[in-house]
Amino acid sequence: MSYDHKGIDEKWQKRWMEAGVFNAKNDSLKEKCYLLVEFPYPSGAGLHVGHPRSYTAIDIIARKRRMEGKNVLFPMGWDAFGLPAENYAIKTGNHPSTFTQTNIDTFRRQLQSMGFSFDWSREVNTTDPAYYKWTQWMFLEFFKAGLAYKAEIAINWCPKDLCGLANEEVVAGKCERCGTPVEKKLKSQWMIAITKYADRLLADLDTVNYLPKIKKQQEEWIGRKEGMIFHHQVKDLDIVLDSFTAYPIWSYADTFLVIAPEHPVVADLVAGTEYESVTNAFIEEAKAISDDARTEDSFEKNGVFTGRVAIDPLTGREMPVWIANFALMNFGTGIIRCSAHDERDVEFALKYQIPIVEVVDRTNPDVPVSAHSNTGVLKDSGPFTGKSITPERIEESIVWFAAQGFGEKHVTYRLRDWVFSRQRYWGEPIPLVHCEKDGWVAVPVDQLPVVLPNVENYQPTENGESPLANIESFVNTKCPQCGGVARRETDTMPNWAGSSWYFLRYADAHNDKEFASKEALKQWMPIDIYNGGMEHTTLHLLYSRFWNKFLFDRGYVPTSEPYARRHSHGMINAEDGRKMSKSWGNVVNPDEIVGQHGADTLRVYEMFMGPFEEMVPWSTSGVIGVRRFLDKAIRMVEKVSDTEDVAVTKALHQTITKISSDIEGFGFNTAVAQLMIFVNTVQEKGSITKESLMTFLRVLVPFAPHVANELWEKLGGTGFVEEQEWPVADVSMLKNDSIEIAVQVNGKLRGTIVVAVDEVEETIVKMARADENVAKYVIGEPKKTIVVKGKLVNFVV
RNA sequence: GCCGCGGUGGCGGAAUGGUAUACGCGACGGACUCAAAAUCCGUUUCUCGCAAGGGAUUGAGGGUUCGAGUCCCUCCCGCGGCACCA
Repeated sequence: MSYDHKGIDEKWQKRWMEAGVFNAKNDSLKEKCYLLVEFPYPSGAGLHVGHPRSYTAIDIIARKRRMEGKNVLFPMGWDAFGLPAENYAIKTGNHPSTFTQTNIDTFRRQLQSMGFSFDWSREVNTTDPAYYKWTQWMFLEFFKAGLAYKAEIAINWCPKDLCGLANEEVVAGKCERCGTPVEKKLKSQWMIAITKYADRLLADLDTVNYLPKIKKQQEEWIGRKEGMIFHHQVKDLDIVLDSFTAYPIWSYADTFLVIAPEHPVVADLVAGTEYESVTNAFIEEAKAISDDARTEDSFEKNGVFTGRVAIDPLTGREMPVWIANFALMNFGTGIIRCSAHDERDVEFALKYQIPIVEVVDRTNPDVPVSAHSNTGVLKDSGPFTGKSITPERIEESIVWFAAQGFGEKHVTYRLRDWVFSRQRYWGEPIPLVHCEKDGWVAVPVDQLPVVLPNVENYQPTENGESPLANIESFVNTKCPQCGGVARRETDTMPNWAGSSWYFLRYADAHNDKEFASKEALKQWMPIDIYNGGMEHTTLHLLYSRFWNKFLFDRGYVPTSEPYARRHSHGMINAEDGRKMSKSWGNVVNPDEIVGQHGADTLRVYEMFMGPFEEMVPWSTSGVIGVRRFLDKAIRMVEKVSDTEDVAVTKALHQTITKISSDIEGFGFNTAVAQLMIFVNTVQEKGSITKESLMTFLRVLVPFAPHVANELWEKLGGTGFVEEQEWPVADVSMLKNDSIEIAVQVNGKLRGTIVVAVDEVEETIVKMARADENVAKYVIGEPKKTIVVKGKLVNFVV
């Protein structure tokens, strides 16, 4: 017999909504708990089965917390700016906002059909002018603080479509639409100086509870590296070249300098010399190489001599200055001191017959010692000759070199400043105006939001400007400062803008005076648990931490870190093990599962399918198993009786214990297994008391809220199960009178005995030896007897 | 190349150094049924054995331990991150 999932789902969803049971209270005296899942991009394809995985998990925690007496904020919204809506607009001529609104309605309906306990009264939408007004306001804060600046940055450019491309539109170096190889085109863009926060973003990771792999990825992405800058006077020219090295103690081996082709100093080095034309040709060639090609194994290191030498401050050596394609402009200073102790440098030196010097003797006669090992004893190294390389000595060398005026300690980062301009329509307009007299001027706050105007044509313009550049009525404006002729910025913000602060808006979603009141923020921040995909670890997570830190510095938010704890879920793949994709035809639609089996089946199945953090394949037959479990659970109502087997009572308290701890440890799959064990026990024993069953419903409700409430009502419960207290296990019920003990001989299981729980060791050993099968193996006195209380006896013979 | 995580039945997966394979799927046998579905009961790591019981088994090989899926070493495979990064 199968329960009417459709009727039950709708009934309880309607009642929850009407009662507003999941709405957070800003004026509650209860302890707050702010739980957050990443808000989705409302794509045209509708919800993916991956979405409910993390939503269910955090929903389970939210429901448990409410039952534990917390004032829980668990909100939902839409990260709705983005390329697909714009492309749809280009294709159909419809406005992206109508498409987006349709998608949002679909997503909302889908999420509501799964019974998540979101507080829908705080729904946010990044494309709503009432929302992006504040995104623009925050950008102006960055601008006013001097953290937003203009820089010439290369964009992806399709020479056939005459259009700038987002990174995701570049597939294997080619334009996604027409297959033309993508070029780089320099464009003046707004940048935000996230690198100014690099050290704090790194250091403050120690103050938050993130999964270790998340912390590690952020650390690697920030890529802090300590080292030293050396100054090199170029011979015959009034130019000083600054090189960066992370291995300063090895510097006595350095014999030549290498400069990145894009480095502006190159032109000055070769100007008017016989090397100029060769150098320029080399630079042109190097620029044409895509980043993809650079990282291929077959990439050949080559370079040209500039005809210049620079003086090594350490040794006074004349170091030939080369330009080489392996030097990167955006790491360190763009200039490298090269030596025999770097595999890549040696390869280059041998190719161009540049002399090399070693300062640490080889252990392998064929290969110089690598500087990366940072071990060995130095020779020919000035004051460090004869000394071994240790972390202390490295530090000492930096101090000494600096004291001599050779250079200074320097820290470099992998992290780059944030390119904040997009030449796109469907994003927040950057609220700046360019005045011929005053330069870039902020749009006054009382004129925000700068609303996206309606356009006819969503294509980027032929010179790579945003579609907004074609709208004269938008572009032409007056300078807010001098009233003179001015033009609006036509670039829009990246997707990451609106999502960098949405969690703050939830605290006070309808405020039209501020992005959120200080009191509301103080009440809710920081977020207790934030769950999201690993793919957002380096961009969204880092951007939003930075954004929050900036607002914190400006006094607008109460905590330096927005997320006290960050957790992550694994992806759901298709049954065939591949990624779900339209082109593979292996996509599972969550609506179908809800339609066929009900919301609770989808929820419980997604929790049961495997460890929450790991990638798992979808299994249609696994779904059926969960549905069978829920049918069995509902049928327990027929087994209600005045008495129950003690095994049922015990199982109940074990279940309470296990579910409570599993939810806290994100062990949702084993929690579901325990729910199943309980239901199986009741089935086996044939009866359960009403009281026990109603207690069980309180631990079932986070997982299967519709089924739990339906049963609750059938048993005469009032209100919602969610309004009950979270049960506490009776520890005395967890104890058994007797226990089974394993008996091993030489570590091999030979039998089991059942003994009283408080039986003395001597008797247990005696009983173990008396076991018929054990006796066969234990002849005479055992050499040693190991007794593990309550577990086993092991005889060593 | 460096770093991190993982490899357990036919499948998804459980196991604070202490009875490996919980829970689910699938499969097989049975009950109910005119029949099927649903449901219920039973079996199900492999292997030898009528049975009692034995042997093997957590990617491969070593080690520590009374005892290792779990700890250590070497290697193989998969996933993820970083990477001509000075």
